[in-house]
Amino acid sequence: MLDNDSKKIFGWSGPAAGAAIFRIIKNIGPISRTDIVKKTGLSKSTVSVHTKKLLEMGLIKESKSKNKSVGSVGRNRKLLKFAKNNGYIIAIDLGATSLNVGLCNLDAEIIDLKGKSVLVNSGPKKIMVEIDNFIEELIVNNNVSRNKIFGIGMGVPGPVEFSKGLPVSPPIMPGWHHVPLKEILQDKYNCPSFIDNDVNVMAVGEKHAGVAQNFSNFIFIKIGTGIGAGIICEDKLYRGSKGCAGDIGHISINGEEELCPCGNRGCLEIVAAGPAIAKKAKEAAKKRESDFLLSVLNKKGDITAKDVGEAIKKNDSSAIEIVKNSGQKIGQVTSRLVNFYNPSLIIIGGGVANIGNYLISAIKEEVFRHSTSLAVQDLEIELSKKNEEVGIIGAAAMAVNEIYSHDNVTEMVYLDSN
Amino acid sequence: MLDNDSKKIFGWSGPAAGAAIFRIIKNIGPISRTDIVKKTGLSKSTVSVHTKKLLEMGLIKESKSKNKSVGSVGRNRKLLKFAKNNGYIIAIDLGATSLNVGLCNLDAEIIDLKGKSVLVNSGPKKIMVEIDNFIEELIVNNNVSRNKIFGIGMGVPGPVEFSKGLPVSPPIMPGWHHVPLKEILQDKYNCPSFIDNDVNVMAVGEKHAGVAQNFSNFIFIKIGTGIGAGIICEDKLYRGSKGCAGDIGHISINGEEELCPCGNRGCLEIVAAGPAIAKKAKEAAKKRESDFLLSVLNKKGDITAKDVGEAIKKNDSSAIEIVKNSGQKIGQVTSRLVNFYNPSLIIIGGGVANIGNYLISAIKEEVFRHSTSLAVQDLEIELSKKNEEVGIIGAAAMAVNEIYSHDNVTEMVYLDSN
DNA sequence: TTAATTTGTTTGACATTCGAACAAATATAA
DNA sequence: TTATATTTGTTCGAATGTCAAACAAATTAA
Repeated sequence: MLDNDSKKIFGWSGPAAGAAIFRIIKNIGPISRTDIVKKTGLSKSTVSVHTKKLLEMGLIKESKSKNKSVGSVGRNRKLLKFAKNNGYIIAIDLGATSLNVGLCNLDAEIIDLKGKSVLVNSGPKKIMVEIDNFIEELIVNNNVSRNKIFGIGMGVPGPVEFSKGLPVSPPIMPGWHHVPLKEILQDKYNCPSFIDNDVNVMAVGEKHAGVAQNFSNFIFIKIGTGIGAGIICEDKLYRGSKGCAGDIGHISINGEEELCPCGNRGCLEIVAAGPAIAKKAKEAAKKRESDFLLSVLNKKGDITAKDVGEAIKKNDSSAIEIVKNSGQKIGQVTSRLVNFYNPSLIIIGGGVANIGNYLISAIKEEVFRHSTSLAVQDLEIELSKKNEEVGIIGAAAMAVNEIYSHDNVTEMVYLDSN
Repeated sequence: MLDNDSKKIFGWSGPAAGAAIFRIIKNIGPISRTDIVKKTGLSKSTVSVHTKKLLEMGLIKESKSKNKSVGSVGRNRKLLKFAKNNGYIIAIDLGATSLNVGLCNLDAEIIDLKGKSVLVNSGPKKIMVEIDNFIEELIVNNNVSRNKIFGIGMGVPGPVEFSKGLPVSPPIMPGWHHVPLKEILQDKYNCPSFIDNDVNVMAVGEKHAGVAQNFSNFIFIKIGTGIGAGIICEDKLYRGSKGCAGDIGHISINGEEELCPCGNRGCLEIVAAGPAIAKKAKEAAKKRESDFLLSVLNKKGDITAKDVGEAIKKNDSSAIEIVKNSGQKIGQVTSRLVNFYNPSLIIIGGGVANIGNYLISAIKEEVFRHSTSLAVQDLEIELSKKNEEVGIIGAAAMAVNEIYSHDNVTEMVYLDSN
């Protein structure tokens, strides 16, 4: 057997034609056998043999819709595609204040979704019960046979030791430190499970089915209660040496002095995230700088970032100023990241992302003004288009990626071959 | 033949046992056949056949020093190692003010080295002649037969379009824009050549033979005339989408207003690199804050960063303050990078790195104070130990890495097999 | 209807890999 | 010293994987 070290260092794991063919079909299918021959350089015979085996194993399907041949004449191609409905993935997106659980197919498409407001700091015991209930509902309502659940993916709002599936001292998740989530889920549902930081998961979701599908190096920035980033490097999630890469919420902002719970002053998160926007709006209301915000404050006794979004829709100048200001600060940090990382795409997501276009405009302006000219050449900055679902999609995609990773696929194909 | 796309996406390139075995021997040799069997999971017979072939081809050698067997009894192992002296690599390290050309073996070890002061902005025509002269000298002096030159690696002080080997609009390299260095060298010396940014090259050098050999994710920071970073991500150089990743010299510093030629204010490079240190030292001298610096100024009419280093050796408090201040600023930027990238190592190199320990202490202090606690857990910050040679080593290592990359090795092994 | 074209399968030859037997080198015990 | 156990490495025949070429199928144009 291959030891893990050699796999990692040398990326080698036995005769791999079958795995390569499967991977092509899964990732860029539907595709004809002829095109696989062209893509791989394998012979027609080899492709024929392996696709036959993959079909028998139920890993791929022959698509009904036939495809015209390359010229005007000739036999039509039969397209092969990944059998994405041959199993299920459970996707869990746990936020600071919300829980979503989805039933997905093997292409991370959402089949059914349950969600509710929860407080993550009410602790793992309570939350895990909620998760179990949702999963049971999804299984029953959709007639899922349990042995067809191939894996579970989960995002949590804090750093995670990915390989072990353990949350690590998450400040907003008291009581969750080193709770063995991976084991708990694996044992309960008898399938592999994968836990990661929610922002990382969202980045994976954008890569799999969002605006980043054709980008190899990009940064997903989540703006919500806090601010964090997910980093995709050469098409793969980059976690960093301790799993906390992308933790940009505590980068300091020029000239800001506000004390952050982390102990430093002027952290991006404390001066620009949702709560900061809400706080400033409240101050503006109190100073009577905005009639709309004042009326909200009087009516509800408090102002949220969402209210500021409503104010912007009404063209409230105070709200616009507050959001612009947040955008500038986030843009300041983003421009530094752009200089350092030279991504081809920045995605803005999270609960505050859609507060109004002033936010992303301010970010763009700041980045394009302050980053190196070469670094911003061809750089795109976009809002997430599946902001609500991308956590679920990403959690499922992460599980799928792991399950069908190089080594596992090779094993699958060749375990069967005897 | 495999098309390039599929190679990149699927990492697949035909029967690879021979290549895998070669790679193991090259990267972690000397190693016995038995250990290769354990590492790869291949059968003894397969390893035997391929090592035999690799020996015949001269790609590997049998080491003379014998290795005891695992238990107390049994036949001794014969160790196999990469035949690193079977060919040569020419390594070129072009700096803003210096040129070094080295003759290296296939393990990027320096056999002979030539260097002189040149000004890169005197243009490619002049410099390329200097390079050619050095190469000729090295070839003649060391009795190198020209067909044994397997490749050329070169670092230049500015961004490079790596795949084409073209410098890109480098501000400090007027006249070098899009000069086809790769082609020129390839055609002249009839071997593959690889051009990259000097900082990237140095990072590769640290990974190959410097302090970073056991680190998978680290940042090399070069402090000299400018400030730049080389990023290693999962053991590989990360170049970014436009090849300008690591361009941290123009990240802005809190509270600094000095105008940078780039158009922005308070850029790290303009307030903390070698020239900034020299400038501040001159001001201090003029203000008569330091006798030593004043005497230097009077003697030479100018002060360089090197002089400041000398002042520090004499415990000059002005010089110490100036260098500490630079360290703080570099540390400020570094701490942001640490939060974002979560590396396990930061290496400080370049001409100014050894100006005195106050520099790295200040950097360390800043990083450990301002970065997230999880991000600095296990983080090491070290000076480069081969500061002078690491550009040459890295240029050679880059060439070697490319020449013996997965695809090329596979080809080599299997071209021979018919 | 036939020929040309394109797609996909089958087949026999060849190359690669494996397990098992064998050979070589070394330490320990008789 | 000799015999035996142990470890390392090679050789050989069988099994497996891959390929090129022949074949079969599906489609268009003449």
